[in-house]
Amino acid sequence: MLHGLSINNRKPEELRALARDRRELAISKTGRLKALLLNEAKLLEFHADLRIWMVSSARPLSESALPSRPETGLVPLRHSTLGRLMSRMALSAEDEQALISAARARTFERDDVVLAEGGRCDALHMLCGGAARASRTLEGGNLQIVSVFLPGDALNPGDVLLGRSPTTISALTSSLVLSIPADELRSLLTHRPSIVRALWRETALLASIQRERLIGLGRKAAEARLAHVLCEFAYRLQKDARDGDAVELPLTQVELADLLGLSPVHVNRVLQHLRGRRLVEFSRGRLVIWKKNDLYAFAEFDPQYLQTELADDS
Amino acid sequence: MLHGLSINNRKPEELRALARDRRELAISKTGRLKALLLNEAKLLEFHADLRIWMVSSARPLSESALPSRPETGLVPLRHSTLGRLMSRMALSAEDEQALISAARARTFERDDVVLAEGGRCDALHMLCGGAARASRTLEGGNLQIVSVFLPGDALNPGDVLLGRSPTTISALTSSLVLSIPADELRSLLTHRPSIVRALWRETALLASIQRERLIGLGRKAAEARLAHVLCEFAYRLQKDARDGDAVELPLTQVELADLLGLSPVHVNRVLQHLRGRRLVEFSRGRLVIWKKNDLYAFAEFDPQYLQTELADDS
DNA sequence: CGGCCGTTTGAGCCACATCAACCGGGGTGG
DNA sequence: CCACCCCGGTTGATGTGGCTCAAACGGCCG
Repeated sequence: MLHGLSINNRKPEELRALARDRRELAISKTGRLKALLLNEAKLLEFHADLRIWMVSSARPLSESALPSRPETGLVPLRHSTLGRLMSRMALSAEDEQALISAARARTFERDDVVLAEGGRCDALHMLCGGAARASRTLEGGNLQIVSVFLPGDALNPGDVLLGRSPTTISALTSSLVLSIPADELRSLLTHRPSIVRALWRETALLASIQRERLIGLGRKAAEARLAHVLCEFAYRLQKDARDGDAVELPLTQVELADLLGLSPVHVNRVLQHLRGRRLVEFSRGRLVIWKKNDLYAFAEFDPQYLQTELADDS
Repeated sequence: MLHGLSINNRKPEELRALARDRRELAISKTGRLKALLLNEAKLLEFHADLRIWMVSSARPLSESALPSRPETGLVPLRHSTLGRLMSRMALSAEDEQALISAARARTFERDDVVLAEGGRCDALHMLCGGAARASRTLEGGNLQIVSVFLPGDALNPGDVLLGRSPTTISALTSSLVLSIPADELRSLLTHRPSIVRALWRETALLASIQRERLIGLGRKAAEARLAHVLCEFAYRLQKDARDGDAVELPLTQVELADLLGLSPVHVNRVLQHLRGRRLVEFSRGRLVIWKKNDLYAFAEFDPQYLQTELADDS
């Protein structure tokens, strides 16, 4: 796979060619391998897009910098993952460009460590493709997953400010991460207040998610706890999903257990029970919500806390 | 007590007089009532200080504004609670003054609600005296405490940005809260980048604390979980405490239970067990750590995550 | 075909919950 | 000043959700 093949010194065309190879290879394959190849293809294409974007937008800045983000123009990434990342941060075109230009892209394979526990945290990382987790290993060998990151999430918006990484951040699947080294980040932060705001908001959002999980861990039974995270993931992956829609969630039951503070065995049983009640279904990375409303009610899940833009009712 | 007596339209001298009354009254009293009266006296004096500070520093700004915060000069609050709050935020004298001038002070009695769950969150609140908690009540009637706030903490640095209050914030004891309304805050944030930074850092710090608690809830046994929060509180209240020092921690066993996701009965038993091992002692609001190192090790507590200034080793 | 990883199933056990009663101090009301 | 009462803490008995250990299963890949 991508192992060992360097991405950073290749031209966009090469990357696209590699991606095409992956896609062709995928046709003849089946199951997990196929998914893997397609995922890699996506990452490669994304990387190519990124290169093109960085080069093409390096020059014509002052003239294309409309006050609000333009839907047309040189930016070909509006609907790509990078686009989603950026639109969530709600930055001006200028700020976007400054941010992305300072970034270095890197791919990680499953279980690769992006940032080790206890080390100095000298770069801001953002996840563009794949999935990642932040976890802590206790003395007994127990593992607790603290956060699961999906494309568009910042991995350490708070830690980069405090300067230390309190958890290990590692990839759940092949992932693409944009990293901004500390010194470049520093200058971005001093000159671009809206980037500070955006990172502050990311920090607050991450904290919101952790808070909900905390409440679940403290006071909900296993079933509601599990149901809640499934709601959360479904919503984060696809806000407007209808009953019966499926989303890809690259987690095993063991990882769910480490996330929920349960044993894998129990996760399995609870999952079966939820399936039996025809509320949700989750197996080998495929999540289907059958009765969204019932599930939300059962899990006491209110997507409010995941909203990035504030709705302005009452 | 303070119930019903308006604080906001009194002169500093009056407030000081009231505080003196409280202290005198306290002498003849005993136990809890005494503590209560002393606490109120402190709050009143604090309030008086605040008034004086605001008036006296309203004018001579540009001349007294040294680049870094001056140890001398007009500021009489360096060692008061307000001083600690400010020094933690590490703002310049100008920013400090702008922040405090925009604030309105208010006192709350035990169980008074500062900010209700689900409501719009239209002010930034900072705790100057007393203690407070953020909690969520579930449908079953179960309560989970999400955060405990001590003097100097911001109560909702993240929520004020996201615009909604996801938890109920209420006072644990008579407390004094500085509040900055949203519109004043907005203008502070646009004109004073270091205030944004400070609030971002507060958000990150709060998230750190929640993360540690999350790890405990997920994967630690009741005993280590309890030991950990006791370490946390002792450290937050008095970083440099020696073995055997006592600190005041205004929590009941029931509240500890709601914080740790345990039953009150079990908290009691675990507390006894820890006391039996001569590690910690906690009763009626008085916390004593007997063997700091042993306790830290047992709880896997590393104060790193509470550090506000980054140590620059390695 | 064989091995591996993720899932499934079953049996027994333990940490912690629940229920219920009692204690003890200190503040309040008679 | 005494009696009561309320609240926070303490104790015991009993129940159970979720854990552990152990083994089998099934798809996927080599």
